[in-house]
Amino acid sequence: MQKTVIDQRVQLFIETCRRHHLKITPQRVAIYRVLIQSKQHPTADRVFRAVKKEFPNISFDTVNRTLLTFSGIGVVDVVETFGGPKRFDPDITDHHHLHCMACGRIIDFEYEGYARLDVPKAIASTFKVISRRVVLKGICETCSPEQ
Amino acid sequence: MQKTVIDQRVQLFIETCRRHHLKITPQRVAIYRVLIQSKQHPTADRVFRAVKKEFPNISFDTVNRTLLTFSGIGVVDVVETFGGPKRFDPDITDHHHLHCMACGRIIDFEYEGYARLDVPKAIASTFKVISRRVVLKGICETCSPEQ
DNA sequence: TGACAAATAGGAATGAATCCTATTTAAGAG
DNA sequence: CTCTTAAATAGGATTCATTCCTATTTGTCA
Repeated sequence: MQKTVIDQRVQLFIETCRRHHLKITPQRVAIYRVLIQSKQHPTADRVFRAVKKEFPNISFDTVNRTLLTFSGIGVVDVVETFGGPKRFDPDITDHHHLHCMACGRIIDFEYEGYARLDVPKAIASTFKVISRRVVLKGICETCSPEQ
Repeated sequence: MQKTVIDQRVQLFIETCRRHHLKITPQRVAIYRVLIQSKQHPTADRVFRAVKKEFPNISFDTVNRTLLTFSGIGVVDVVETFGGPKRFDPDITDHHHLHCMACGRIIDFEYEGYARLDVPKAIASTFKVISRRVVLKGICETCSPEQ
């Protein structure tokens, strides 16, 4: 990711924090920077270990609590998993997920065909939909037997 | 659920176990019976507590291991969650899920409009798709503010 | 009916997430 | 710029979910 692009996103992030009356701490900024540069839907522990390089005595609790705070104000997403630790996604635009059942990798994709997954009327009237996503389970290329 | 329907499903389940060379133990049958009669995508602990009524000294490990064994042979599904304990689904036919972010309830639904979610070509060629599902996040009727 | 591999019970160990509390710090008021 | 205060942090303790370990039991097949 371009350095300027990162700085732009950080700037927007800071504004979002202000709007929600959250203090802009160096830890929060560092955690956010790590997040937007990670491609693998990291766990709290992965983010923790990455941020630790810059803040050697940051605590796991701070990282975890911060990630949950971020998801509360909508700057990151907790993604669907099939057990195991929570995983976070800094891409909050509409997209879909492939889950490799062998290696656990989650692969983002976008697809015109799913562009407007209409919600059945019977549901729309009783359930307030916040987000919609297609989740595909399968085996990724690197885990395929013939590989 | 009709008693005869349950017995039919148990019978099919037993056949599936045999096909996979799994022993038919009373514990496994009891766990399966609890599962197919539960509507709430139970956790291992919920299944454990229900089965305990019939088998007072079954161990949690047996229930949990058995549920994972069942998912391995495809008689139950581990469903997508957003953190927290694994949840199991005895309905292995194609369907979709609503997740209430307030109470954690997972609601099944079927919808003609999603009947054949085609997989983008670019993905179908590199990723072996096992299952596809639409996952809606939102707030259910009982948790809605005006309720 | 007997032999054996598979499965179980129960407790110990690990891993993830949350809680607790003393200390530090960002940010608004003056 | 300084003071005040509520919010945030570090670090350890605790809780909850899951898996591991091992002696014992039990389906299954010959």
